[in-house]
Amino acid sequence: MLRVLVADDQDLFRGGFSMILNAHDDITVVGEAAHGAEAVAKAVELEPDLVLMDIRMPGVDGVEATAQVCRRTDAKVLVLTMYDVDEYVYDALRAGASGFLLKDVRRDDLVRSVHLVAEGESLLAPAITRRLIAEYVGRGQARPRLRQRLGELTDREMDTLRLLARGRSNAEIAADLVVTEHTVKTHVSNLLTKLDLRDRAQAVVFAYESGLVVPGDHEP
Amino acid sequence: MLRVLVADDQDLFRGGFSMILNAHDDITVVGEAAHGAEAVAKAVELEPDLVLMDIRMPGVDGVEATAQVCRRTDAKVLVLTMYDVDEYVYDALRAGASGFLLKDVRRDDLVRSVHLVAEGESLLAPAITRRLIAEYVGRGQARPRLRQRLGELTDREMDTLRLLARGRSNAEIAADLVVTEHTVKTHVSNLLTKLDLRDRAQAVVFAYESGLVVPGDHEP
DNA sequence: ACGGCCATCGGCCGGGCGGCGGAGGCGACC
DNA sequence: GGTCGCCTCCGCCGCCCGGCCGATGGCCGT
Repeated sequence: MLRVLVADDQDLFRGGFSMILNAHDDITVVGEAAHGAEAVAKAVELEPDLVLMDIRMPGVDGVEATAQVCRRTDAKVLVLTMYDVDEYVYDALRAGASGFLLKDVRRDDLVRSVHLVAEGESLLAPAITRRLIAEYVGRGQARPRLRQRLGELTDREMDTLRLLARGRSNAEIAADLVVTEHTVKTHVSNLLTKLDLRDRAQAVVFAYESGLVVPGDHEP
Repeated sequence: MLRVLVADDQDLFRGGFSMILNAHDDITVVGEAAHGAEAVAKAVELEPDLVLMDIRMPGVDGVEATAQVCRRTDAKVLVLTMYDVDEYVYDALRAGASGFLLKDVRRDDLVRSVHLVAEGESLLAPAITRRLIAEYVGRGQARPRLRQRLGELTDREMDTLRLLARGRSNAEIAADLVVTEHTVKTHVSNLLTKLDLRDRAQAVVFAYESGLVVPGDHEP
């Protein structure tokens, strides 16, 4: 028997979801919550298999509540939202949500989704999947064109760009490369010209967009 | 009427999918292909709205065929596979596939998926979604600490940082925000202090590392 | 041997950038 | 009503940055 907790600040939705789910023999709605804090508290208390979580709630919002639930219980979290896509989606996924559905989901889809998520699968509304895929493959599209331009740079200019892309000053780069600051300035100037950039800030942007440096490989 | 091309090297599947799809009034299977090369040729010739593509085929495989179809036609590609998850999935997505389903998909799911993909949505089998999310979330580990510091910024400082992170100069930012360049300099100065950064180049680095901006959402 | 590319250095200079002090208006909160 | 934070704007100043002209030596290919 699947034990489910429903968290939504709107009574209408809360009741609707509960009824839909309770109509199935293998699902039991063990509790309801009207805001994030209550959702976390009841999740800890009732230990449901799954929490159906609205993303927009007063006080502690769905994202924070999702993070709390994932950290403090074994429950899966299936997030619901009215609006098709906003940044909360990605925050919720990072917080540990296993699924993301729009509230216009069909009843049988909702039920099937609950089963799937409870079994450990993940699932996203199609519109959200599209975004996620776009972002995922996006990393391999604009790159080649930019990466190609990187080929025009000499070895030393590449070294300079790599350090520049980590926020180092000319003096620091000079120290790292064991050359004069003037030499660094020459390299910087040349690479800016070759890549058709205006200043070092744009060079940093280029470094990230081209994939030369990747968010995360930035050690202190 | 949705025009569909079915590409699968196994006659049994090809016929089965065609029958299932043809059973619906608004779907027509306009052709079948037994291998990648034939799939591409028929896609170009028949101009279907959607190609149902098996990933494993002799000769030109589904990934290469997907890339060709996406480049040479306007057809969407919905990829099918027997095995739950392998690296082909990601290659297919990069090649331009709009969806990815396992062959154990239920009939009504298949039909609904065909409709969704034809309408421009994307969709993945739950098991694949889980992997994709896991990979996506994996990139966001060191982030929370940095993202937290973003909270210290005021709205205006955030606006400034976003523009700054795209390589804009103070004057350009001022024009975008409709304020004086001096005001922009104030915001820049304040956000540098709050985030403990030295110059705008480091601010760009911070913007990428914190996830405020993501490589790829950078339109020309 | 010659020209070309690269890396390294020098000097000069204009301008964008960033820090500092100050100030007025505005809404929120106590 | 007072205080505080935010946004907005002003002036000044030091400095890093980036462009420009030039020079040296080393390594390549023809």
